[in-house]
Amino acid sequence: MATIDDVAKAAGVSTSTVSYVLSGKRPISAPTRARVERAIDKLGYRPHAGARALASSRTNVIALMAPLRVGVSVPVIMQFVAGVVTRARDFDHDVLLLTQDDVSGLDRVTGGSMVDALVMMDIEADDPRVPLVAAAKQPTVLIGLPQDPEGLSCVDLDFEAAGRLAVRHLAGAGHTDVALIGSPPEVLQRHTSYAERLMRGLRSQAKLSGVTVEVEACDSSPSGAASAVDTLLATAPDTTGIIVHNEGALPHVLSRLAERGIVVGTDMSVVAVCPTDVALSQRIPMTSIDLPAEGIGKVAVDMVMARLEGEHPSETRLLAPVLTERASSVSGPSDPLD
Amino acid sequence: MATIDDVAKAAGVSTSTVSYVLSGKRPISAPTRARVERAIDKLGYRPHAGARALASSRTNVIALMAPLRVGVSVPVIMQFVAGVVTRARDFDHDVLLLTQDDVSGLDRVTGGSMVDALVMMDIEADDPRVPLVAAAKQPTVLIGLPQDPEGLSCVDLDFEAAGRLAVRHLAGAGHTDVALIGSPPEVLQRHTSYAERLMRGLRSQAKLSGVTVEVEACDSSPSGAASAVDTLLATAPDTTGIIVHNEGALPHVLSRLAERGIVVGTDMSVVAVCPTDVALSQRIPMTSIDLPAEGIGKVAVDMVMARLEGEHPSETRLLAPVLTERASSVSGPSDPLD
DNA sequence: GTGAAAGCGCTAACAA
DNA sequence: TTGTTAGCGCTTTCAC
Repeated sequence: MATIDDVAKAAGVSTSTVSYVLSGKRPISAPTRARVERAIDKLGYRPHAGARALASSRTNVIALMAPLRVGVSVPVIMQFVAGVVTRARDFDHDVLLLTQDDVSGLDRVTGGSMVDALVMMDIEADDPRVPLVAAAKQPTVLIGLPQDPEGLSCVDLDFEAAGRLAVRHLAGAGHTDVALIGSPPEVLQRHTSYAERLMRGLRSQAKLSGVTVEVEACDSSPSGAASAVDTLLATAPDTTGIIVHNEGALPHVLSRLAERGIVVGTDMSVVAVCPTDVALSQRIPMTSIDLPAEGIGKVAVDMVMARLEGEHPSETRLLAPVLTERASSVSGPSDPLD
Repeated sequence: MATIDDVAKAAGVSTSTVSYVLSGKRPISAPTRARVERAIDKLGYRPHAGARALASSRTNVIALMAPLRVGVSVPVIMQFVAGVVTRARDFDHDVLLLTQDDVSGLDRVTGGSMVDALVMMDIEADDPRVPLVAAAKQPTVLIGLPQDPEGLSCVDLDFEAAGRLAVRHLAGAGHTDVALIGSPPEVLQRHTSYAERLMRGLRSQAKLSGVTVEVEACDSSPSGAASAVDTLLATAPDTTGIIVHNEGALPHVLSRLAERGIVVGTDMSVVAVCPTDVALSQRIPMTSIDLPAEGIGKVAVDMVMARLEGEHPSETRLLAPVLTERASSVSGPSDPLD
């Protein structure tokens, strides 16, 4: 491998000039720049990442701590990941992938200066990783919202507002008995931030709108979804509006309703909280509140990069939910979206 | 951040002693080791990854080039990824995630010495990435099988044998007209290695077993699956055995068959090629040839690490397919698995 | 607009 | 069993 000195020699300039041509941190005359660039091409020179990191304290790598966990929808995770990786490249950064079960990895990558910044997904209310990264020297953005962010930046869909919006939509359509078919029990037991926030919004709006709301946890399997539906209709037989916040279970919930002869969009209004592509690939187009997973991933990178550059203070960004009506819900007289 | 010199000073030893305590590359007396370790703990010392990489030409990072592509099943990809990440940690390595659309990334990470080795997924017959990594100094393992591996190691399920096995199973059960519902058109157009190999095995065994085999590409959407089923039954109405090699489409294929009043396991035998958990989460337990995605990911890491350590020559490992009979296929008189 | 040179924090000869 | 020290390849002051 050619080194920067080889390039300097070949171009007849000093090492620092080559370095500055590469970084653009000081003006270089056109002819010099041309000679250096020619030499770089000719030698196929690539700066050594480790050397660069050592000298500059910058790695051009960000860590992404992503869950590979039971109960979360893998395709949705991947949308977040895709957003993060893509946007990171826009900032000339690569992505080091950490998995949830590897909490010691946080120490390793931060303490060892392997990365310039971190993005963490699947945040729990009382997440043990938060104090760890809060103490690190690298800026971190959480996708999700812990009880106490300890000064870290956060970004997520405003699930509380989404819960309210969903109930408002159903109540506006005349439903008085609504229900949530929510995350798997494991997710709830972990006090995963989004699940709890959605429920909070749901309940507060239900009170305001004067509707009842029944909550069912729901495994993502066909049988789990079936039994959630069955239990729900046994416990609260008057339910006419369902909010489904479980991408994996959604198709099975719809199947079970169909099996029971319940026509979605007529007998039962269903609102899904999920990425739009998921909402559209069901047996009938779903009224849904979009979970813009890829977009959130991108915003997370934007935020972390902003903190890396200037002295941006940390902030929390909750994206406003957008509900799109489709075939799965009936629009009532006083629908607030009209 | 404390440096190795700080530790040495605190422990009253030389830098190299600390280094050797860390690496274990030379014997250290118990008391010395204890003093060094105490100092490390007290100072919260973490070796600087960049400095280490510069001095040792080892990064303890491997690159994983994973597809985020249309037509491939995201959950299955993630199983590969999980296998790679998990096993990499066993070798004290982290994983840098590259996406397919980022071919220049190969140059960047290899030329810049950002990684010790690479694992590449979703290999096409004539994959442009292969010559690139073949020229790199880092060892690479391909998950999949290009036309010409150019000296690189490969690992995958033996899809050709899987094709043969599936046909043998169906022919043995007395079926004379079988069909493949395969990958999406995009995957075929890319000449993705696994799709082509499965078809090759299918066709050769069909000839041997004296059965006909119809092939349908199949989009993973509900409507794509429905039309694949419809087209198939229009073109080859005598079909009584179907092999499905498309995780995303599988549930929709089964739904369509059900809609048409065709009872899987009785009127129609269906063999799936997919991970076992996918086979088991269908409406009926599927006879399947397991795609051990996570296992393949692990083997890929084992292979790449072997090449990194000793002077292991490169090799190709094709894992023998295993067919497990479940409810979706009838077992015939001369079934070779009896 | 350009160059010289002092580190960045480690590893691994080489020496003792 | 331990210490000394020369780099690894870059960035960035300082000097011109």
